[in-house]
Amino acid sequence: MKQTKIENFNKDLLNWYDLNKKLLPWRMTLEPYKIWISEIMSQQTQVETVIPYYKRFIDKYPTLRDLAEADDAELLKLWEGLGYYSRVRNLKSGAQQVMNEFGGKFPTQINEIRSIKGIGPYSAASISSISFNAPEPAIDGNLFRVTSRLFEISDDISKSSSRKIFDEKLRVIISQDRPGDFNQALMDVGATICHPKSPKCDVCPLKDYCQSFQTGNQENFPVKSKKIKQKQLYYQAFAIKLGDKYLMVKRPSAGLLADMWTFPLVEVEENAEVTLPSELRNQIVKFEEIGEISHIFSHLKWHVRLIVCQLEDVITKDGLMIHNQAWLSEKDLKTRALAGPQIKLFKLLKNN
DNA sequence: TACACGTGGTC
DNA sequence: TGACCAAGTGT
Repeated sequence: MKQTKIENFNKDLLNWYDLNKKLLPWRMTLEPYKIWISEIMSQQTQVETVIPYYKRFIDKYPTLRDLAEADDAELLKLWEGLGYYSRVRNLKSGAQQVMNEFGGKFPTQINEIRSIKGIGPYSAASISSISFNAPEPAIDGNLFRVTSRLFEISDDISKSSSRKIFDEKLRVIISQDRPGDFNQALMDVGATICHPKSPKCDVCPLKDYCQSFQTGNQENFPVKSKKIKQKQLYYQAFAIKLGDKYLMVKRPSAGLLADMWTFPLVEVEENAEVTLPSELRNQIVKFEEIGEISHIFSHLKWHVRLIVCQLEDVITKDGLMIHNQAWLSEKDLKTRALAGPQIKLFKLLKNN
């Protein structure tokens, strides 16, 4: 684009943004700490979902120091239901990193910001542009889509090598005066107008600049190859109650649903006979299968059959203690993060 | 580079 | 119902 066209592009884009921007709680501030939290929460997550989590998070941890000193279990509980739980783990370790390496002051240079755990190229650029006015394109899914349509870029956005192509194109046109608003404006255009399917080109502020609109090829962009099928996994879950407490298991501290609580789970073949956990086999006098839930992850699908067990009358809790297990009442569970499938299992149990 | 990593919404 | 998508990053 010629220089005058670039100026007009920014004028049209930013005028549109000033009139149509989404009012979001993190758009009331430029504090890097708060922008950081909002960016991490927003990764692969719809804005409407994020809003209540963001408010609770800032209420509970108003400063970076509060986050650096946060209790792990409380943090995870606050994140419960948002998904991608390593994000909150990285957030805390990132906060500690800022305390240690940057004297508690959020770094201002993009390469320093990029070095913080959990901050990748997108988030680093977004924070730099919003909080520090750096002309860095923050390329998320929206910008990939909008930019690919603007310039008819056919590089596969699933490949990490394609980012450079988009970055170079955007670097030329990004507003030098309002780079943060430029990024957010393109995101809003992507989210509200330039949809993946049936984009609303008639009301788009960028239609005069959009190559794919002129050729009618909007829906052919972006080019995206990746699609993986979910693997099917089968489990049996055991509801074992003693008084008002359930036997619960804390998952390992790495991997899927790390540190979250579930009923004891046994992975089985599809349609397998009920297989009581070996540690409990002697104490269980009766069991009954009451139903099944399924839960879809990005890369897996769990099929979980729920089996309600009766213990021997004389059993003591101590007799059943195993590593990383605990007897927890409903009240105890209010302070523990529950895995997604576990929420469904409780509902199934209650409805039975 | 390819895959692990959650959840909820849409068509 | 299933496939795809939503403000991606770590390994």
